Amino acid sequence: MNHDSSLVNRLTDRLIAGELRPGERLSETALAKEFDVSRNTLREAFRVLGEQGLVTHIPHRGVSVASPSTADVVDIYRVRHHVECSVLEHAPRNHPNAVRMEAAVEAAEKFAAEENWLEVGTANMEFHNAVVSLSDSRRLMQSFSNVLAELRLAFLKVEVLDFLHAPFIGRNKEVVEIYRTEGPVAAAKILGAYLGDSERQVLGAYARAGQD
Amino acid sequence: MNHDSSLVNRLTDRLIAGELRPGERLSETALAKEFDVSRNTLREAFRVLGEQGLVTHIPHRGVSVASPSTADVVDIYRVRHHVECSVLEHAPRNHPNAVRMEAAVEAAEKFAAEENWLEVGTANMEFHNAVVSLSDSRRLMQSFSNVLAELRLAFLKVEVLDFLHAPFIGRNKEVVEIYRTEGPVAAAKILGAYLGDSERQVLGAYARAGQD
DNA sequence: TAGCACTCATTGTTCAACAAACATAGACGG
DNA sequence: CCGTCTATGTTTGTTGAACAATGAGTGCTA
Repeated sequence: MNHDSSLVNRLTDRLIAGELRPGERLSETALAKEFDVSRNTLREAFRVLGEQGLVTHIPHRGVSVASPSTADVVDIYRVRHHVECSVLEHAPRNHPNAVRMEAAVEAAEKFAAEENWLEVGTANMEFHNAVVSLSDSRRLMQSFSNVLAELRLAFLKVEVLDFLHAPFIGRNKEVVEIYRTEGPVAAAKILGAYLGDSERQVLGAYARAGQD
Repeated sequence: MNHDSSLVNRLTDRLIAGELRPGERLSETALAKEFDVSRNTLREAFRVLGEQGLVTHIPHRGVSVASPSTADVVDIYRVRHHVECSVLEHAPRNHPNAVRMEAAVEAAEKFAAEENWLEVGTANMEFHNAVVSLSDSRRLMQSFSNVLAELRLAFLKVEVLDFLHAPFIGRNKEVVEIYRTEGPVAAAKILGAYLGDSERQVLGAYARAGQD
């Protein structure tokens, strides 16, 4: 684990950075050599990533980068609705981590001005992780973070990083503002509608890309 | 993985059956010999179980059966509140899987009559998994199932299987009935109160057992 | 008794090997 | 021409042995 958790992190970074494309086959011997670890150590990391949903493992056929289908996208948005909305709705007013949401919005705006869409995507993920952090639940945050990472693979799959995220920066901002001014319940309502729109947009991109 | 997923299952079975006690150290060589697999294969299984929260891994100190602290119990109940209540509240009326809930209640009643408390616990887990299955979300069900398994370890830790589950069979039944008659929203409310009581009871058991 | 060095056991990791499953290409027959 | 079957090569699944690195326990010393 000394190296192992570091290996998992290195693999995760390359996955969500899009260097390993969704659906791409991950050869054990090739990757082991590339990361300068043994096959056995790499396989341990694969099990972790598989459990997190970032990687798909089929017995005797090896692992490949997860390539979410439309069904997966729908499933992921179901999780988002339940988790994000419930957490936000029941969050106390003035939760300390609200500043995390605001910081994420600012970061997204900054990167958007630079047209650095990959970092905009990262800031967007951070925003929604911040929302879930209002639950003060380590497990909820962990599971949710995995699901969001999987969703990023969905974005990478249909290659629409840029215009897909840009319109939603403002809506993130709106959610925080409503949370501040009108409270959690109103903010949760806004967020629910937001997620619905987001889901439609991703599914639209899938349809255009002709993906399943 | 051919053997591996089977190995994970075998380990999981023994964990939630209480044959491996919470906090118990799991020696690699000993367990490998016991399950007749190599150390490397066992370590792969350990990574999966670690990611599921059933096992705790500390670098250079090996893995041990998860031994949830009171903080963990609180965290787990936070997840339960958010997930179970949100799913039930937004479930459609007459969801097909409602029969799963009813079947779980019947099973629990049957085992309770036999005073088979371990199976009562299993039926109780099945009930709550059934609730979450109303979300039609594979990921939500999977994550939630892991959390419930971890909670079972908490029960095992303080050794109060019997009287802890018995009183709640009736409340499971009540939740289904309200769901049938008054609908999801009313049922979710009942369930929320139920979970609050359940949490208090578990934390009480922890306090009595003098556990952290 | 507190600190310290030493020893021993366990984990972390690698390597080489082999069986088993799979994928591919070419031969064969309809 | 097309589908099926077989042979071959590749990849994964799994093992056992080996060694380094870390941690835990022990007994010594002051």
